[in-house]
Amino acid sequence: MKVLHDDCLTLLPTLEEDSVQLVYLDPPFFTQKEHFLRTRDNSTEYSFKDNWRSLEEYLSFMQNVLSQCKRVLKKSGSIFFHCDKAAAHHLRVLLDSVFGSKNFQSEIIWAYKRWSNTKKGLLNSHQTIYFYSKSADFKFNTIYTAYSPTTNIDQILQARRRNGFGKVVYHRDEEGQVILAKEKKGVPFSDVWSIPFLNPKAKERVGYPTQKPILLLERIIQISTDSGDTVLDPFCGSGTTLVAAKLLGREYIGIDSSIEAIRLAEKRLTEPVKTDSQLLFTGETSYLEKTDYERAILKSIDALPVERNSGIDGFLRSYIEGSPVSVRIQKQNEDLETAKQKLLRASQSKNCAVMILVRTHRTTEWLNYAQEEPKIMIIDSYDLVIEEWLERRKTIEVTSADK
Amino acid sequence: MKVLHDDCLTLLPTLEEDSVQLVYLDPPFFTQKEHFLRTRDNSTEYSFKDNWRSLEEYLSFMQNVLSQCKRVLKKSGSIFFHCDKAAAHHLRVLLDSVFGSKNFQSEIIWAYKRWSNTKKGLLNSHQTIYFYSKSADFKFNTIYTAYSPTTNIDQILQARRRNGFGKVVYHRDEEGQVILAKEKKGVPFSDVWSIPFLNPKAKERVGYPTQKPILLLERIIQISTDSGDTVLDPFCGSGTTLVAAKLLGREYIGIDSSIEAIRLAEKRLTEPVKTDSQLLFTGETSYLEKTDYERAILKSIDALPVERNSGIDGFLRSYIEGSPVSVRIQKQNEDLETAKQKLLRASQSKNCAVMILVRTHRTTEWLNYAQEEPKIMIIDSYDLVIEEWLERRKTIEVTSADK
DNA sequence: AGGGAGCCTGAATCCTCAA
DNA sequence: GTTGAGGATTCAGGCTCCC
Repeated sequence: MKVLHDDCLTLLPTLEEDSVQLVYLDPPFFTQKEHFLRTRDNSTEYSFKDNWRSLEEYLSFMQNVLSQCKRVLKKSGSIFFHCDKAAAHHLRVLLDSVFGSKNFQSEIIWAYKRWSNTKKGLLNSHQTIYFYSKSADFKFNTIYTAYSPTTNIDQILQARRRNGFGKVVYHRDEEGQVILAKEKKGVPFSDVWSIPFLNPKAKERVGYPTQKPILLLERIIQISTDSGDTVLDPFCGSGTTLVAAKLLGREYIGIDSSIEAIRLAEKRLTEPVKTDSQLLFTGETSYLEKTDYERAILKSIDALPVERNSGIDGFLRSYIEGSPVSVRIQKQNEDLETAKQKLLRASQSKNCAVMILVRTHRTTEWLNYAQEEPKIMIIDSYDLVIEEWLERRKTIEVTSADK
Repeated sequence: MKVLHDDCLTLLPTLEEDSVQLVYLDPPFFTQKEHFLRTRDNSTEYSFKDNWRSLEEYLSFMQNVLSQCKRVLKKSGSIFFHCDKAAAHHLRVLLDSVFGSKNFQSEIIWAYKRWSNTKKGLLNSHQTIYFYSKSADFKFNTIYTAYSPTTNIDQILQARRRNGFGKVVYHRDEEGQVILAKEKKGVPFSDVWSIPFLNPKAKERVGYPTQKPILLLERIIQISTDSGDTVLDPFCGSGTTLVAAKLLGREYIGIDSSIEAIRLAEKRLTEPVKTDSQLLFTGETSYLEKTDYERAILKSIDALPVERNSGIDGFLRSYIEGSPVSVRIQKQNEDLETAKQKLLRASQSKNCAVMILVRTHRTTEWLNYAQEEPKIMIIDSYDLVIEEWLERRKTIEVTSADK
């Protein structure tokens, strides 16, 4: 339970051999720049340098760190090495050479959505964590997750076997009764982790650059240690790893070369703050407010769906007359006038020159809104057109039959 | 447009320099087997040196391949290298040395869900594709996706600027009116792609275990080439890349050292109709058959897409008057009469009481087919309705301005 | 030409105001 | 007071532009 201030190459050799269950490393990524960030109240600026004379210098430094990490690790211990695209491949070559390629366990992909930028090409939205063990006999706690909603309950509960043709079928006894499968715990964790990026507005943020979400560290600690085990973070920064370790009842050792970081980590440890991600808590689907039907209509007019707005369902991708075009789909149990008013009100502040209202059923057939309100275009949904055509056809048939 | 049979190191030098826009590499399995055998028996019997030597051989072979790929690539061209995770880091080091690390564009993560196994540790559920360009001036078509559901529309639509204190605020004019941002088309694609593995049924039909999902290749081809460009796959296997290229209107060159693979690829290419409908007629994987636009229209009228029928694009899920309803969407460069004839002919044997023809552009406005042919319902596409509404609006404005 | 300052972007939060 | 809809804010990365 200590937070130590010095270069980790100085301090690591002072730690006892075979004493640590988990090493988590979040070193500089070889971005070749200095990272700054201010606290929300603007009082303090934290920074760290990630400038190196060459890749060789960087790798040689990391090699020394890794050798020390291996020394202090218990035989059943593991190392999780956090890196990004800048040097991930070189670092994995290094890890292979220090820990042995046979001790490679996983390439964990931390995938997240984040605000975009103007990069040509694909938006970067993942970082890599290499998971190596010290030996084949490493500690690992399998965590099970819920089955995906598309898995049906029979698949989970019923035993299966191959029938005469080699096809897998549900197992039943002679009387046709279902045979239950062995107890199942869920789906084991995969190596692709979708964890929200620590949002700029999150209270969990302490103003230290490159801060990682506590949730990410909790997961690493849970799969590789038991309570009472020791966790080491040689580049602890603001101390996220230590906070996670403390919350989970693990011992911890943190090292950082910046005294500001150490002070911040110590402060966080006395009063740890973990905010629950609203998104993670409620799930992304809770933000989705449209039916499949509405989405299909939006897609077929190449409109972008928009959530969190009760008046507007989407926007056309292209502007008309220099301004955006809002789209609303008439809801069930909503008459056209109401739909129109909602669309108008919501679009008011958006400077729309034209609005599109998709009529899905006919409640006020006699009105001709297109004339009345020249900014609103009313389109009949395909369904409505088909329905009315069929009705008209029936009438015609009846009429001709009458003759 | 050729499929060549020989070792790619023999054939690549015969290809013209600066002639190819995209190289997709999915290297052969035999080297992987070697690698897997070593990791599977998990013994330390194999000395590091032995393994290193075979790895070196492999890398030296790949280095030659990559040099040739670079030679045949146009200056604006790109290479997508699909890696086996066991050697991904070594291959990226190689790619760095051949193409230059400054031409590294993305590490694409292909993430998928998979049935769990009993492996200790995390479930592998991703593969890596490295994306390098030949120069800084590479071709790239950005694909835009929907905004996150947590995003509110103000930040998309409103322009922002810095106020006196350097803080970013929404831009407003003197009267406090919102100032619009430039037109936005959505969020650019990220480097983490969730694409399901091939549907097991489809897999069964082709019998090619290493086959990649067609959607994956389609996406790669779309972001890095335009129609008419040439795609090269030096390890083409069953030819999925070539089929995708052909159906997207790209030229293609495929190479494989296995004569069985070449024969299969050639067969798929000469009769893509049959083979691919077999491959793809298993529900959601029908990505190549229809344009997104057509699929969206079919979905919004709740119609099931039909693959590879030159007259019919889909059927309504529900029958009308006891018989199926065929749907056709008027193609670009096709006049309504032609569309109608094709639909009629294709529907003849299907006993349709009603047919739906979606008009997407107006070539023969004066005709009223609904009267003439009571079995065919003609629906104007949303796009067409919008377009004509805007034109009418313009006319009205001009007229009122005249007054 | 090269380096640094500043701009643009949107995810997910916080905050405000109205009902 | 309570709720919640929707407006406002922050951050980092890659770009462009300017000196």
